[in-house]
Amino acid sequence: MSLAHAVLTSLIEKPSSGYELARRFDKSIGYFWHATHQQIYRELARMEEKGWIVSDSAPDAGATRKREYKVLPDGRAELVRWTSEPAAPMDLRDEFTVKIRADAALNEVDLSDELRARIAQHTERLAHYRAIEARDFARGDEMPRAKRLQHLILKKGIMFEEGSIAWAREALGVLQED
Amino acid sequence: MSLAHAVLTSLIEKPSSGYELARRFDKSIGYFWHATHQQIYRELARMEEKGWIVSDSAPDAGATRKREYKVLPDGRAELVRWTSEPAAPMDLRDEFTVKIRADAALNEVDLSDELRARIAQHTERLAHYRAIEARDFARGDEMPRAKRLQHLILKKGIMFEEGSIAWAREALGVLQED
DNA sequence: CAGATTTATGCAACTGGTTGCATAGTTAGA
DNA sequence: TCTAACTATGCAACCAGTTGCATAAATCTG
Repeated sequence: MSLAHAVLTSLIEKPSSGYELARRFDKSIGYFWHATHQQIYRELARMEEKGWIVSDSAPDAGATRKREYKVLPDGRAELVRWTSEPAAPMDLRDEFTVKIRADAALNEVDLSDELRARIAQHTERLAHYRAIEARDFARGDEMPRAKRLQHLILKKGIMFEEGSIAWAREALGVLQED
Repeated sequence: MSLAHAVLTSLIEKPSSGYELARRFDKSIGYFWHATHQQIYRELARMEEKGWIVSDSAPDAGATRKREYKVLPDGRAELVRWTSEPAAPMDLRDEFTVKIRADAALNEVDLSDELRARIAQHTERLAHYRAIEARDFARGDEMPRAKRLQHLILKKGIMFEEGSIAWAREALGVLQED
């Protein structure tokens, strides 16, 4: 499992409340590791119990229950440990691929509309990534290490979307050969 | 959920026992939708209860408990229904990407060994896919629809591995800029 | 032919992920 | 000023996926 470690990473970058974390997961990290607010609150409670993080009423809490979590040395040590240990190979669980195979076995459905919808989806996400790239990583190579690594992550997303679009176009062609 | 539908697809292709299904999931379909034997037996029991499939002592059971499952009309109808309904966008849950981000935040681990290991892994899997392609999809375009769709699935795997290798090489370069 | 491996099925317990709902204060707009 | 939307946290129940174990026949191997 690694939701805990994704949350730790996010908290090291910036101490936050559960709600803020959930929103950040919907944006940046969430493209590569999705999580609902429920999962995040549960994980925060567990990590606090283990002594990896502490919480306190947030500085801007006012009369609300807002809490701010920050990483303790034990949490940082755990993140170093986890990062240094080999990761499981990424499994690509793809429902649509199962559908193509079902289509091959059934021969009575038409997936071309869905393929077109997916091309549109991937194109939109690709444009979004490219916009972030243009805004945050415009300059040549004069970037600190942390920023270069973040750029790498973005490039992974870009390559994935480009690959998905290329494949979907080819698939559309094959479906229309009839 | 779609494990049930992946199993249905596999059973339409060929009526089988749970064990045979589990082995097939370890090979072909399993690259895109992994499942343990436990999940498969449980899913078979559920689907039989719903009337999507029936089982009988397998023809080659002998004195063993081996059962053979086959798809009923209701099961086929359900698979058609599911295939025609839009699929959730593929979420790419990648532990390694989380680690790169952790590295950016921590700045005290070295991921280059793991990157090299992953390049080797992807290269091996790519070679495996290419071997299947050379064996089963060698001829030009004279293939029936079902076979063309299966080739498409294989190509998706090939593109994914190629993309992963290209990205990992670039990442290695970035890590070594220090 | 004894012992190891493979084929074959399944129970039980646990962990991770999802969904629906409840609560409560804050802010923006009709 | 009332109300709708947003910020913020959390419980409870459920479903999916994983792990460890148990069982039992068939087949291979020394």
